Amino acid sequence: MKIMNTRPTMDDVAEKAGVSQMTVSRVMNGKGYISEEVRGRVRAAAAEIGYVQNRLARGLRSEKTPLVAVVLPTLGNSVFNDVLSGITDALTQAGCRPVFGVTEYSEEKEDELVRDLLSWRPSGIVLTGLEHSDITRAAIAAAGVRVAEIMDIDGTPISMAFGMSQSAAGHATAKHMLAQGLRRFAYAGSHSGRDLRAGKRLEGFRRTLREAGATLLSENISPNPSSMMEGRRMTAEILSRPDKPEAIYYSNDDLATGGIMHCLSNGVRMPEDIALAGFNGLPFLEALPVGLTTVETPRYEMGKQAGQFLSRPDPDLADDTGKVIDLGFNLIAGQTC
Amino acid sequence: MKIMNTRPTMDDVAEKAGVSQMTVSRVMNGKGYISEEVRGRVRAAAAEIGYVQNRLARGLRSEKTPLVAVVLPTLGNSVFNDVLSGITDALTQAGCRPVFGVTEYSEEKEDELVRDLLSWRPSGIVLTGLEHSDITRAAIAAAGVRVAEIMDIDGTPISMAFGMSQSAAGHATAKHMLAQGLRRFAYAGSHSGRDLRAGKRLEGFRRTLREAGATLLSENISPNPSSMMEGRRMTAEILSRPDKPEAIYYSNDDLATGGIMHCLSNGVRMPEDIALAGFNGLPFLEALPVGLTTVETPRYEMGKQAGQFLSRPDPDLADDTGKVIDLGFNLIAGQTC
DNA sequence: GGCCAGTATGTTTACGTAAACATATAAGTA
DNA sequence: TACTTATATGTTTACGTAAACATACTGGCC
Repeated sequence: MKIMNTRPTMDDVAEKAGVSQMTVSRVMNGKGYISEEVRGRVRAAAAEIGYVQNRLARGLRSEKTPLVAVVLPTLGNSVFNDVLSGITDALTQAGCRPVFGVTEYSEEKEDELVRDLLSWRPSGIVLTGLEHSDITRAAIAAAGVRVAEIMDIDGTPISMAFGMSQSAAGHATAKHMLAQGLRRFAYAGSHSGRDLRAGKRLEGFRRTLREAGATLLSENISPNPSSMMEGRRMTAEILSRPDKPEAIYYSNDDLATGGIMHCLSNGVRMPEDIALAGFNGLPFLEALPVGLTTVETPRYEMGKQAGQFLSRPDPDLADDTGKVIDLGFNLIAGQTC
Repeated sequence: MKIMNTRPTMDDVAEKAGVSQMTVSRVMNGKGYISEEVRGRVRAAAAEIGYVQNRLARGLRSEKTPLVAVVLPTLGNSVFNDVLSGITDALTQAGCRPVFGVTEYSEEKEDELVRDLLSWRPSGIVLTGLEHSDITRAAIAAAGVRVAEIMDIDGTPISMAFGMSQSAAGHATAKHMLAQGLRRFAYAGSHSGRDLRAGKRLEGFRRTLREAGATLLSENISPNPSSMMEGRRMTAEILSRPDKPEAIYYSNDDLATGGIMHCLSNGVRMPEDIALAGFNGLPFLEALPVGLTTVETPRYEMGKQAGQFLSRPDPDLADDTGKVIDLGFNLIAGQTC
């Protein structure tokens, strides 16, 4: 019995099967001509000694890997879980695997992360949003990887973007609220406003209010991460002010749900005393006693299509450059405005 | 100007800096003696030509990688998002990166996935639960990677387990419900019962009922994935039967929340007409008008500790074998029983 | 019979890195 | 002075694989 101090290689399989290493490689990858008899012998030998291919060596030699780098701002938000789920499903179908990291909405961390992920020589990379530093852009250009930018389409993509117009979502929400006769607004966001997409929604919202002559009394940005409790706290604070708004636009459903909690607990009527609107259309909203007015987003689909794009074999890169796929959104009129 | 058809290597940096490739390697990895002057020259040269290390080559040569394989049943459940978040945080701190895949609660997919992930020669692997096929066990043993098993501690871990006792959670829930004077129960689960941990909870629940002489009228297992709508549908069905139970134990909070929705919509009082209990203690429960009785689980912490264990440098493997870290749980008595 | 195309296999080499070993200078020490 | 020690660098090699190229055998066709 041969003692294996290291993991078996193709050479070990080759010796066992009485063929050359290259023949083992051909059997494993299904390339080139192999007789049925040899194929069987090699398969049996590989199974017997428990051969597992070494993807590092494979990637090094063939200069390509079935890896796709995924850069997300956070995992602490179910939005990006849906996105990651879509990406993973698409990649898995194509035999690729995601390697990911989170930036926590920081540009420096994005630069660092992109650089690190590119050291794995992935065949593609998924970025969140369209705003990236020159450092990141240069690194990606030098690496020559395919890029999919998700969530946002308000801007010029490096290669291809799968998302929706964030400013249009802000606009649509404002229009809907204005149509209810609301005139005096407040905005509530979180994370020190580092979420650029939330910023774009706010901008669309703000512009639409201005055009209608309505007032945005205050823009409240918490330094804390988004959560229901934070939304509740912010709502209590906003409603305690002398110039109380008629409506609050939140940067997402979590904060808005916190608003609903505050109102329910304090006998504040929605929308009579205060109108509320959120963003994302998360599934748990269905279970709330009050239907939140919000904008439903195609989260899974963005991830899925981005994943499919990156795992599409040998596509014509030139054709895709600067293209945008608008996956749209859906304003859901609830009971809060 | 030199034309780069391929990505720059250490040799390119070395040429530019007027040193040998090995010196570049030493500067990059901070190993061995390097004069300040040369270090500066190499750094500058690397920055100028945009050198990015090739982790495939590094891993191949050094026979180790900063990768950790992560095997989860699904991403479509915020439980595993929390877990993944904990794992990612711990690994990132230690300079490691997760490569993951999902099994969809299938043993065959787990076997396939583990095999595939091991081909990246990770330094560790995270598995969900303690039940794994002989194929997976053999593959892991042959690979010699460290293993962390998460979520469950009812059994014998391969190396180390970070979780909680699922059957104890089922027992605790049953005990609490029995203490409310409830005697006639139904169980509602999903996913064809493929979730082994839900099975263990049910078993603990069932046993405790039996010991108390109470009745488990029916065990309802939906073939569909868990969701609020599925829970609502199942609840409606269970309550429409002639032998209506006094209480329903759900396999998780999503299903239980669906039960709450059904009750609220149909004027069914909780707990008078029907008592409900869930599992997980997800954050959105706080926003519901009725406080669900549930068991809060240390999801993030399980992932975090598993990640820390796997990224701990050069630990004494022998010491950890078969060890279990019980992170406990917390029964939250709500208004539903 | 000679030649081509298709089939089946082997040999050599290179991918980019780090381990192992070798070399060289300067500074301290017996 | 000779001899160690610390510091600073270079050379050779191997990690496991697949591309490129070479070889050999088969059967069909003119």
